[in-house]
Amino acid sequence: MLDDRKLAVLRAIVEDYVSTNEPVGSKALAERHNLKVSPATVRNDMAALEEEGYITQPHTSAGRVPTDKGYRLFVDRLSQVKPLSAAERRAIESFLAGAVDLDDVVTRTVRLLAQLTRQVAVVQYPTLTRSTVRHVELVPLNDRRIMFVLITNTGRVEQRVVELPEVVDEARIAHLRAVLNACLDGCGLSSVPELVADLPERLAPEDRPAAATILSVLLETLVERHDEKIVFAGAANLAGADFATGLRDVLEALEEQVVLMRLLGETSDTPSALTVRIGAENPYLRGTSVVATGYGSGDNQLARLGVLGPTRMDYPVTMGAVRAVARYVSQILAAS
Amino acid sequence: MLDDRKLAVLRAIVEDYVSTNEPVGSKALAERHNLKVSPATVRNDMAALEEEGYITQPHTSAGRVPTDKGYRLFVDRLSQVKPLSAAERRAIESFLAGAVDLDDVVTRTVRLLAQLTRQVAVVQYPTLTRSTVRHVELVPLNDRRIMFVLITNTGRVEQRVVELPEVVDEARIAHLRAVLNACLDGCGLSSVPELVADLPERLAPEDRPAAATILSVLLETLVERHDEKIVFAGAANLAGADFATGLRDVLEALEEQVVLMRLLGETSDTPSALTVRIGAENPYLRGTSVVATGYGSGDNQLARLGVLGPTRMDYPVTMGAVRAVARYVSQILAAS
DNA sequence: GTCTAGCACTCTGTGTTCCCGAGTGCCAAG
DNA sequence: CTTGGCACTCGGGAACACAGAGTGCTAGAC
Repeated sequence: MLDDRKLAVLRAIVEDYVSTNEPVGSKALAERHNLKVSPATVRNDMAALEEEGYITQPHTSAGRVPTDKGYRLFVDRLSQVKPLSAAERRAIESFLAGAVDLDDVVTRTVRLLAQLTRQVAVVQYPTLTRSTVRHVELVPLNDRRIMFVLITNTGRVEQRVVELPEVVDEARIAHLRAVLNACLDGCGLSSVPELVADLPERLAPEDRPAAATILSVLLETLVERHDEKIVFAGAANLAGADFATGLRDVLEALEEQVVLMRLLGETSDTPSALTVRIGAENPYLRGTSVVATGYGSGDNQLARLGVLGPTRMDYPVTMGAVRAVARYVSQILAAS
Repeated sequence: MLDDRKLAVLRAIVEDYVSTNEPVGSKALAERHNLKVSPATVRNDMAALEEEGYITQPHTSAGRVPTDKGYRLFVDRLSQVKPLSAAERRAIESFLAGAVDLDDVVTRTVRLLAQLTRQVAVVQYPTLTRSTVRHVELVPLNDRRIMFVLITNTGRVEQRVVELPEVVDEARIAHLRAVLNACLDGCGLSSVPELVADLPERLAPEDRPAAATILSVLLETLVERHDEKIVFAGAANLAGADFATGLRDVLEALEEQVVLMRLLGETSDTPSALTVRIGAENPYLRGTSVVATGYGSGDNQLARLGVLGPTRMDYPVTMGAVRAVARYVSQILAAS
């Protein structure tokens, strides 16, 4: 049905349309890419491609434009991920290496990705549940309140102010801290609920009310903060592009954590793979494309990052940038 | 020069233009606001106002539009800050009261403000230097690295991974922690540099290299993080409005901490006052207006917050919302 | 059978013209 | 000082024509 030349024509159409943002006609196509055939032949192929739904024309007697289905075929079979230049790789490396803490890593990553791709970059904070407890700290604020701080091996710090049910002196807090750390140090966060289940029984009865409150806050922290935090950068890159769904919707989606989460969300069962969702394949924002991947070292996938842009984007370049940034940030996080 | 009726005309022009977004003509003006004079009279007044530079016409034979100078006069002399409704106040209160930590307070505040004003809201994190040290924590990661955590009375937590110049055992770290806390607990951050200046001398010689490294990181944290962190929300509200300077520039400014800082920056010497900067009065973004104020309890101003929008905004309502939110967030922070 | 050249056809986008109406400035009278 | 009257000015929309790009189709060439 689709011979090699027709595929070449589709590839050429996608490439031209992405770079010019104008419907591409048979004549220009036959000239610019040396297809060795005449415009008339190209027209026949185009008619076939349109028949199959890979391209469409905005109106009669205009050039052709790829459909979502056309981009899909292009991404799956007609393009190769384009690696970054050596200079770009060096720039990424040195920029990320300068980060001082987890917040900084994430901020730098998202900005870097936005700049490299000239799209909107989105980065999810490393997931709590897959990391392990490094330390639990209880800091007395006054005699009824303490600050509860949880530090994970990924460098993430979670904090909560806890209102205690009764006055608790410093010694008891120190004791609680010691017990908690002894119990939790090095444990995976996902196993925390089981570990703390029988903890109260191992404490003196007078410690139990306070311990119960603290533990409930701890569990709450794990559940609520699960993987909610997502940041984006590069919104200015939206200004030029025109979206099927309207700029406003895109900006709104970017500020809705839940929507962003779903957009980044993994599809395949191999989280480290590069996923590309094109147009209507996305939930919510049907007029945009999302290129995303998991990051984190090997077996231990921490979270996801990617970029969001118009369906008319340079997929090979974007995919290369996303993949490269994910690798580097994984390295950085593994090292710290 | 400008009698009462001319001022009333200016006020009416601003109000009409803000609500309709169309140049306002003499006839409509005379009708809608009961000025008790004829359109011809209004025209004379308008000519005078234009002469003085308070209004202008986009082209001959169109209605009038306020200039920056006109908005300025309106804000200074012709309008009153519009208080929020009781329902709105209750909503603010309950929404902010649900916050669990400082991050959450800031996030909720900025979203709330964006929603209330239907503009872009900007909130600066509470300044470190004006708060006091609540606790310093050193968490061993391995024998050459520790995580340094600084907790302030405003609930802010700063963290850094510190690479030590030599292997340091837990006991020594515990000792350092105790000394640091004894020295710093309750001190204002601005006085920290002096306080730690002679600290090394009070330590055993073998502790000094590690202590020096940690202290340098502490000082660095104070300096670098000074008041850099700023967040915004409500970018979607930009989609409708049209900016003199172009949407792209505004979005770019929002992602530049430095620019944002300058835009929020205080002008008067009373930081708690509501400041309004209109159009060209702003640095960088000459086509926008910024309504901002400091927040924090009374004498202890922590940082600034505000909104950014087109010069054509409803100043009385916006100012009311900014002021109210600043008050409530100050309360919340003072209580915690 | 596949490719090519030629040709008639169909659109969009652009430029032109025209006209209506909102709004103005000015002037003379109340 | 205010008001009604009046001529004037432009912007913006409607109607129209037109050039140009691109297409589909058909008949002939390889």
